[in-house]
Amino acid sequence: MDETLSPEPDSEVPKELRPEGQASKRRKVVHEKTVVTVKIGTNVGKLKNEGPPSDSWSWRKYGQKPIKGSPYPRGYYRCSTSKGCSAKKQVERSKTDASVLIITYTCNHNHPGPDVSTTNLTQLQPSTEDHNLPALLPKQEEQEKEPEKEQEEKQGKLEDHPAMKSDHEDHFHYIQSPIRSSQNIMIDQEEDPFLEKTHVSSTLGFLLDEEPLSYSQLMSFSTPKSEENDFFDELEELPTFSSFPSFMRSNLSLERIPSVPS
DNA sequence: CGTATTTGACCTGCGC
DNA sequence: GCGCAGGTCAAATACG
Repeated sequence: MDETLSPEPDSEVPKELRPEGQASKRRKVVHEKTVVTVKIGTNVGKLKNEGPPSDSWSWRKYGQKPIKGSPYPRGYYRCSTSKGCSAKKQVERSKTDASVLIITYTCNHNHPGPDVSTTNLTQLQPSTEDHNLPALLPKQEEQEKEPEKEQEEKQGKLEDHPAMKSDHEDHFHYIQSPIRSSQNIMIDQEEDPFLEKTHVSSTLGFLLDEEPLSYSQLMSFSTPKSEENDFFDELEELPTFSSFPSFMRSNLSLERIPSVPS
């Protein structure tokens, strides 16, 4: 993919280390940039999961900025799972399609996922390379690893998910969030717009897997708390939250990824 | 009380 | 060289 990370150790040098630099980042070339396009239902957009739901790591918002060409602001998040982790991500909505979330991941996590059980093993395995190896973007890794499997499982889960309860969770240990299921996630590992296009066209129908997002998280939908929620709140007004399960179901049905049991 | 989020200001990089 | 846009920090505020 890109060897962007070769020359500038910039990411390694947080401004914290810089004496005066307040904002000194290469705006242009970031090392490992992974663009994840998440397609969400318009209603789902209201859910708090649309944006930063794609990882088991905790993200702390450190900024938000309106983007020139886009009516939607972009949120800046930093990994708060680990103190020294320089992983960052930007969450914004597609100007052209409000139902599409564009999540840009920058830098890798230099620590294993917070939740082993929820996180894919792939993530835990690479213990030594995470700090420097760029290709370790969780999402794409897992995706490439077992697309079919995921789809299969997902399918099954999707089918019952709406109705399923903790029972299933028990069985699956880690479940795919219904929301995720209702989204089309496209991962791009480069800043290359062309690549993105290509990838998008492929539209991997499966979700990011490391998202352990379980009911507790889903439940948070109704919780008017997360910034994301807020963030999207202004973006889109979702009238009915109370019917979360219901609408969610509908969403699944409507947006259910075209993950066909190949 | 501690942690996360919000918001404004500041700085850097890029384009013209 | 100037202006614009993007990205990050830091202080204040809100919430758990």
